Amino acid sequence: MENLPLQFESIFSVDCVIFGFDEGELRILLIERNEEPFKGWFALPGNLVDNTESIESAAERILYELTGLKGIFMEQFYTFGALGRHPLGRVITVAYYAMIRLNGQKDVKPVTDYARQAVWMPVKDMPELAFDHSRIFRKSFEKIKNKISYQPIAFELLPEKFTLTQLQNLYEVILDKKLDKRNFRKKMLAYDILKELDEKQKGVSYRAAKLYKFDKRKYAKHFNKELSFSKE
Amino acid sequence: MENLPLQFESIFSVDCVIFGFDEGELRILLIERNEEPFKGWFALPGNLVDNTESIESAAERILYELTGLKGIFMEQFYTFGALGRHPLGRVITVAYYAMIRLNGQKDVKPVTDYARQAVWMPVKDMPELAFDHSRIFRKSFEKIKNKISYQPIAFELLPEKFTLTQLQNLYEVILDKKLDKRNFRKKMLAYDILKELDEKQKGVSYRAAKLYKFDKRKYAKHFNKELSFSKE
DNA sequence: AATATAGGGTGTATTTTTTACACTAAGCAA
DNA sequence: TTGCTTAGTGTAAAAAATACACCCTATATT
Repeated sequence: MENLPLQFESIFSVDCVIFGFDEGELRILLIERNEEPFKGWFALPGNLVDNTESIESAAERILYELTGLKGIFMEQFYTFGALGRHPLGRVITVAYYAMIRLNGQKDVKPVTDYARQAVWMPVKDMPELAFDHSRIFRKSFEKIKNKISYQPIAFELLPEKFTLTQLQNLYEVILDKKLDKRNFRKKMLAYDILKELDEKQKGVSYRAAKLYKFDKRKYAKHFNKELSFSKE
Repeated sequence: MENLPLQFESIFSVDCVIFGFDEGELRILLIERNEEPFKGWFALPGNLVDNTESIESAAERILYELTGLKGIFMEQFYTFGALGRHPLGRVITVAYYAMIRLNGQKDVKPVTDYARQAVWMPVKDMPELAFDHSRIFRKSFEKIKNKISYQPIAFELLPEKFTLTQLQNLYEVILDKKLDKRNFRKKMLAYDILKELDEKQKGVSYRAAKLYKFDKRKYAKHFNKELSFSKE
């Protein structure tokens, strides 16, 4: 790439929107920045991409460095490159999202000191974020909201074994509306991507619900693709 | 952006997939490259983005330079950044698509000599393209195929006044399957986004069909958005 | 004038999908 | 035993999607 006029050299980065679901709340993974600009602000995990790595692997690396999470498959959803989006100049960012299983608590902590801490922030308590990250988050949220209504992708967020009521709660939180119990169950079961287990919920002080598992094989059959997630 | 280690400086570009529809054929706009690498090959109109312009305006500028087309609204659909995709090194490309009206003929010709010519290539005759552009094209095509099945966006491709049969042909070409005439008409009219005109087709040697117009106001009402297209 | 040709235009019955809606059952706790 | 809380279930109605075939009309041809 010798001889290229300077004005064609740009900086680019990835940002990751990682969704989790815990205690009935949808959360996303934020870091608290430890560097200027926006030192002390919350931001999406993101950083510059090295030009010797693919964008996907950069996304994985950066997510790991900032939060300790490894091996998460992320899906690209949009690229942001407005001129004013970064105070230091033109930075283009490729944004990814993922949904991950967050049994009880998945602890997250930065392995570099670029971030002071990483937190699972409830979506409903989201503060204003650094750079244009609030906007990136909103766009990712629209995306999953839209996607979930025609493709059952939300299992990634639940524990491996879950009840239909838990699943419905998750849908209700994402779509931000009440759903009819009977219709919801009918439809989910009709997708034929759940495996009913011989096991019940434990530790509840009322009638225990049946547990289900998401069945990847059936999913692939019906939706004609792998779940997690096709590489570029 | 001073002091930044060199490995974070990247080159990036935009590529445009422009769909047209003419003589019953779906076409896309290609250029014949006049520079190495891939000199003499067909490619999507695309070029490097200057770091003083937004991605959208770069896309507009580049499309104009290579094809003479101006003021086309394009929608971003994916960003490609695999390591091996450009022989000279890492280039990240943000890909856009648009559908445009191609009455009879819209002539296209490069205004720079970076391209030797621009052509409307029938999709069914597509040659292997430069770089990974064949792949980019395939991805764009999946995208519009998918989108058209839940949102009537194809009007952009037709002349201002069109018959329902023309519209149906277009759908059949994009979806690559036959549709039932009565059901198609019923459904299109039920969308309530067409305005029936007091006018008929001319110059045909059989019973002339009624002409329709796409009605942006009604579209916006039903789909709750503008047609052409939201800015980043 | 008569006829041929080619696409224009229309309705109905059937199936499938979506929606609306309310009670009994089971398990635990007091 | 009773009370509480969530689990689990079916049906009727409406809406949407599908399958399917014939007559109409404008022009061209003889």
